[in-house]
Amino acid sequence: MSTSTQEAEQDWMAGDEAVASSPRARSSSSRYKGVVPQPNGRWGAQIYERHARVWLGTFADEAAAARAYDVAALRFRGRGAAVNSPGPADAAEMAFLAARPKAEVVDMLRKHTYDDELRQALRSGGAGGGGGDHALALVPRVPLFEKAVTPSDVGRLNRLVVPKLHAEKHFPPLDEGADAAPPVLLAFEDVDGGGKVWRFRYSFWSSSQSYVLTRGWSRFVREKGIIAGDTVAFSQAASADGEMDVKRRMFIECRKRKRKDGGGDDFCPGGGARVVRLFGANIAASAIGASCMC
DNA sequence: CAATGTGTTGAG
DNA sequence: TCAACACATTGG
Repeated sequence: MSTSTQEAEQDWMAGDEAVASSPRARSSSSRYKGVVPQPNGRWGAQIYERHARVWLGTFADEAAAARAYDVAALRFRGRGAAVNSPGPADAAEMAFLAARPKAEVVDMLRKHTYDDELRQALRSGGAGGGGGDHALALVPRVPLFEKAVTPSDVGRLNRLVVPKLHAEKHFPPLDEGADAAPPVLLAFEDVDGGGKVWRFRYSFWSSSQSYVLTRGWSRFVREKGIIAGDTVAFSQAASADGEMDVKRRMFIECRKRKRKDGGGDDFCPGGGARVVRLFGANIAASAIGASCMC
């Protein structure tokens, strides 16, 4: 629907009852929640969060603005949020929303690209028809921690140093004492890679007193083209309603830093950072903080 | 200049 | 929390 997008403002223009002179907009108030009239006859959408207004953009169609508000409300306040267009909660859409940062959702609304992105995600994840359809893009997840990879993380050491605090808080406990302790493996699925599974060995190096992801890491680095300065962000799967439990799947994303040029094998629409996502299992329980905008 | 989005206030 | 309203800021 958002395809045709803007430029439908002829409705109110066509009539001769035109606003004409007065800068005062039309019907002062909108019958929709979160919708506010704009001076030019269009409609703005906004939602409040923590005493602050979050602008959701302007729309030619009052109903479109209302829809934008609804989407934001669902993302910010969850399923039970009061919305303009009530109805049975769409699980898929809720998952789609939960899987994205609020800022991203807001951005999509402001750019009027939300519907397109939702459809695309739904399509790639739901309909496919072959084997294990993952719909990874729809898996709700909450952030755990991230790290900007250092030169050594992507160098010959073939390992990623996991910040101690985060490792101990979010990764399964390691038996440092046991000599012949069985290696701990963490399985991850690559969201961008169509659900490909990666496995990393997770261990503690007493020599450097650091937690590390070893076997499998270098391969990942190579195939993903990760370089120093990129950021790997870990997150954990959670149910759409925020409920969290033990042994939930875990994700990892790699935000690539802007490349100078040269190889040029990947493109960054909008000049931003592309994201490589993975998620895995075998993760011990951990409390997860509330999601945040940033 | 027109459109957008923030400052800000007052009501609920 | 929320919307009304003014107006500063953007953007073409």
